[in-house]
Amino acid sequence: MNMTLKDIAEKAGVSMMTVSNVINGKHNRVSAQTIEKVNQIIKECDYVPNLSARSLTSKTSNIIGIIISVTKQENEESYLENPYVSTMIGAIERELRYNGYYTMVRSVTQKEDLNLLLRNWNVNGIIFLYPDSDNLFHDFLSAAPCPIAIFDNYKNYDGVINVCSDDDKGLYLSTKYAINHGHSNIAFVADYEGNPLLTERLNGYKRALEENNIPFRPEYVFSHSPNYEGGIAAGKKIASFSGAITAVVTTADICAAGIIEGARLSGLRIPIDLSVVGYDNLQLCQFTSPKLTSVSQNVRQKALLATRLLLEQIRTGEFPASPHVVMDVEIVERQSVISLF
Amino acid sequence: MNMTLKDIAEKAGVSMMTVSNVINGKHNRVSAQTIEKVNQIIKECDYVPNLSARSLTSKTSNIIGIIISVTKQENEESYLENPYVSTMIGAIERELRYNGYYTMVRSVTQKEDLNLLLRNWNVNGIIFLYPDSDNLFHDFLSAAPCPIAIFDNYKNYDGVINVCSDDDKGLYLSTKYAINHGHSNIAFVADYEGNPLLTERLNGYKRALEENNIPFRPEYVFSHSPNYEGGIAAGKKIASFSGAITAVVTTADICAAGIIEGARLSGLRIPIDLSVVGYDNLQLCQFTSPKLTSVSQNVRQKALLATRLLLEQIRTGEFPASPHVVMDVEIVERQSVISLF
DNA sequence: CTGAAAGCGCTTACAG
DNA sequence: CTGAAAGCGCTTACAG
Repeated sequence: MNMTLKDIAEKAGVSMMTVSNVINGKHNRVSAQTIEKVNQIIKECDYVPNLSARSLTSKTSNIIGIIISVTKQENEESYLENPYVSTMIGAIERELRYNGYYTMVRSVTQKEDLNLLLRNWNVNGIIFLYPDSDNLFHDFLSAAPCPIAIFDNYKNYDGVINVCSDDDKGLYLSTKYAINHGHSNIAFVADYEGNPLLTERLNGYKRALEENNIPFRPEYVFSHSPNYEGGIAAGKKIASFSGAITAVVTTADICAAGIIEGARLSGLRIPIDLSVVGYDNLQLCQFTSPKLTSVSQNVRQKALLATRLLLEQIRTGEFPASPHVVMDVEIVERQSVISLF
Repeated sequence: MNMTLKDIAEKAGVSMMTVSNVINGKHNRVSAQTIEKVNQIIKECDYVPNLSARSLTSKTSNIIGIIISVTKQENEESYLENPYVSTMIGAIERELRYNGYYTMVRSVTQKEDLNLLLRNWNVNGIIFLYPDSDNLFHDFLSAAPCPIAIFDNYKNYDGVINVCSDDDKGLYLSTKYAINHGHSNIAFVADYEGNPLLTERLNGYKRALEENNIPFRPEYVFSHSPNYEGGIAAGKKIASFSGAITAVVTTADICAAGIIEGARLSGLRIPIDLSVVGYDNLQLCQFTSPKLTSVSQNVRQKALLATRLLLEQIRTGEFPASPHVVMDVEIVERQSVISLF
């Protein structure tokens, strides 16, 4: 059977209090000699504290919840077969573990579930994996019943840590990259309406055009979902412009892969007839042919930063001074853009 | 402040015991009338049980640990940027949640960590995400201190649930597929030595050859790691056989993608000069050109089955009658194999 | 069907 | 620097 504090205290000939103080590093309350003795017995007995008991009495659990919000309409499956998710979870778990926290992962379909989890386990903080969560969890985020971190949110709720990417710059960079390679008839693909993040990216696209005195043409904006199917549809439409469009910028690598496919099905050669730029710099950029030039938003760094801000808030009890961070992005050059010069 | 059992009991004018029985569904011990009254008060007060307290007294937590073993030599990062991981975690978490369990994710580098987690939280069961874990956790698995599920393990530890794929059949299918398209000079790529899983796949390859009276040639086995870099190296070597080899079967899609790259760099046209078959049927199969024909092992189904067996063991307290399951595999046809007829 | 008592393994708050 | 007491919010085991 597992040993308890009491057992250790008896073996060491001290009170439970003293053992507790040793374990919790309150070394100013215990003599060096006692510390050593107690620690030795702990090691000998392979004592492990019962965290449920600790949690019960201290009203804190050192558990952080990673919340994956799943609206029921969505295809839960494709939602998760996603390197973004595992990279995020991996980076967050690692940082939490280094800091003595535990990671509870939970998908949530209703806001009630969230409160329940929170109070069930005295969860110390919550990290939302998907920006979409804010529609479902608007109330929750507005109230912020515990430290919360979220990504890519454009509402900047008070009291909620928010780590974003510079989405405007992302599309600015990819559009500029195409322009610098001699393109001026550049399409943009994404159903940005009602989506602040995609709208921000559209703005970056427009900004790059404007800066280079290229008129913005609404007919070059293709409002398809930034996924594979949307990309295929967009690729076909772009091909139907019979050469007028020479480059296309996107908001997702998978969408870019779809565009390549759709354009090819319509007889275009990539990149000779059409240059394509992705977004996210996923591993798949290496597997397409031509290899996909893409915008990289350092996912691991985003996860790390959000986690650190959250832990800081938990430790200090104070909301971070800079809770809204915008991470830089960069373009990763491969072979999907051809120079027209 | 959160309500407690005691508060609810007072409001309802009953004892804590009765409230507890209502909550835990021991309805044979409470009158229907009392149940209704108590349930209503619980709802009114938005009462949520404190699971730390429950865990402390019942010596069980309803927490299941998903263990991602990370040996220090490995590149922890690439290890996780993997759709396999997120698909597994997603499927497992969902099933656990449906059954009232909580999912704790933890990466582990030393076996001590495991025991600690187990005892710290009274974890009910453990699911190992990676088969590699068995080297690191041999002792742990041999002793099985709690219900454990693992994947693709060839040792079949007593008392450990083990869900595998039919690896022999996987390579048998892909090799046969190539044979049926007129190929007889077929290479196999994987550093199978010392790896039971890959050896099993090699056996499937041999079996298909034998069955079709094609001699097995050791020089057609290329012992490279089944990753992108290994694939590139193998692709180059295969190309150096100047046309003698017309097809290659692999044990990973990423490796197949590398082979395509390496062979192309050496001047081969895919699939005209070299047909390629992948393994895992990842999403990337759609993104390569030609699209990759691959062997599919239903990952989600594997995760689900393992989880269900584990929960069964936890509930009944008895080790499942069929703890070692071998899942079927199938070939998914795309465009990376050309017919020689 | 209902409940009073004891206890799970810790920490908090206090006294010395 | 050390410890005795009380209590966290539940469930177990028992009595009625």
